[in-house]
Amino acid sequence: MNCQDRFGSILFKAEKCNLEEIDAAKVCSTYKKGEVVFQEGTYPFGIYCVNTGKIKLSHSGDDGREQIVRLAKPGDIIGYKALLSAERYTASAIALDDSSVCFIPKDLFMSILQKDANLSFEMMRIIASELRKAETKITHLAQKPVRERLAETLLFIKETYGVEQDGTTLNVRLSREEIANLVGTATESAIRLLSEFKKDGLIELQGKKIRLLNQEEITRTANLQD
Amino acid sequence: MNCQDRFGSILFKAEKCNLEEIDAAKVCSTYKKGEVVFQEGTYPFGIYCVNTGKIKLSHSGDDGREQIVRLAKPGDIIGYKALLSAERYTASAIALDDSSVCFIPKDLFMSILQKDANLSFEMMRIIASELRKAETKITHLAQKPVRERLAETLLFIKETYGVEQDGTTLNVRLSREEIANLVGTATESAIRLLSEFKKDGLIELQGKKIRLLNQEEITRTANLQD
DNA sequence: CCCGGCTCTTGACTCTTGTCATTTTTCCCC
DNA sequence: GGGGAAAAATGACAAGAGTCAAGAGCCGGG
Repeated sequence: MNCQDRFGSILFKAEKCNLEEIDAAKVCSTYKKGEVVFQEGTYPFGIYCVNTGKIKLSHSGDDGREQIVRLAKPGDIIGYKALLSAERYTASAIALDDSSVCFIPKDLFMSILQKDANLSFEMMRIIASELRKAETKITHLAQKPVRERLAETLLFIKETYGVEQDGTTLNVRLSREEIANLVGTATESAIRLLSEFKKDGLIELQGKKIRLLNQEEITRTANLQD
Repeated sequence: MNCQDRFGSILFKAEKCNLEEIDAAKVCSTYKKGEVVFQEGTYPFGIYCVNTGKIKLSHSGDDGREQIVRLAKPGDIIGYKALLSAERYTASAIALDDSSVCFIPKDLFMSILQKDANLSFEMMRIIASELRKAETKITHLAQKPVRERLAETLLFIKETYGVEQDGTTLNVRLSREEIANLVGTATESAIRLLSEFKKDGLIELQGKKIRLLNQEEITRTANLQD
């Protein structure tokens, strides 16, 4: 699966001529696990599209603690908010795995967006759906206890990155700190609750591997109803 | 200032012909304080644009507590997320004051959006900026204590609805519960902290009137740095 | 004008969650 | 393979924040 294949599930919505333009101008690079694709506080020069691998997007809070606001997977576009608002990045993008990411220069992307109603329309839908999710997250952060949010986060990770062949092991390695930063809690709290989940037979832990043993019960613990 | 004047600061970006079409199809209605413009869980038939007045958008959480995710003012568009994703509303819109709101039918709006790159582009920018704010809110909810969030919320309300002629009284009447739902905390906590702020000379309280006496200090309390 | 039902306020208490400190484990890199 | 640093786990403690309960104040409707 090469760069072109994967590039921009969304961007395929672009008109024919634009697609070729994009193809010509894009640059694909690879990032090793832990490498920074773009850094909070800097100005954007274009947008990125995840080709292969996994990217986390995180805000760093005042005290240096980070909050992961999004997990990106192949086909996802990242870095569009800063570009669209012509401001600095408010989040950093960091590879969770070795990843391949394509870059499209700002000018090209913006000019196409302004011409191509189809593409703008699709982008709009995507962003609207992100906003929807963000608002739900706000509500849950404000109202749900950490335990429920952790369970929800485990399900979210599964939704996003899927599982390995065994059908239960989450297909991504996250540190406890990263999990905590997804949930929005202290690392120790995340660790403690993971241990509880394990004790209760909901999950199995082997290092950074997490197996969801009893998804029913995890769902119940997450207490979702919207 | 009539409906037409105010209608859709954004929609003015629409092409000329579309503007007339919109003008012809739109319907303006008034809502008394407390009345519902649209209800979480129902399907959208179009979008709304706030003409005059103030509208709150709130998710209701599992336990019935509500989380206010947005405050809309004249010129703002509401109800677009559900429309764009063709799903039910995830939030309810309720008038905080007597308000006038215009409605544009779904089909018209969607067809214009798909044809008019300019409009899609503008919508996209707006939604992207909302998303930006939402993500910052997520980080703050996860990392900041209630005291700081309350201070931040007071400043946010001022930003959104401004102040009265005296230059210090917030130009909106919110119940303590609504303030709490904006901050993401219990009503009692919000009340207690407001009392503290008052004791510390940051604000003055007279019923639902809130005067920001010492904005410097409120900003410091909010502890903003992004 | 007064009653009844709100919202607001305050106090007391509980408990979830965060912080700090320490130990144990893991995992690189030499 | 071993040493060392980072990550994970666990315990003890503190404190922020939520809940419950009771009283005060305010407001609209009869």
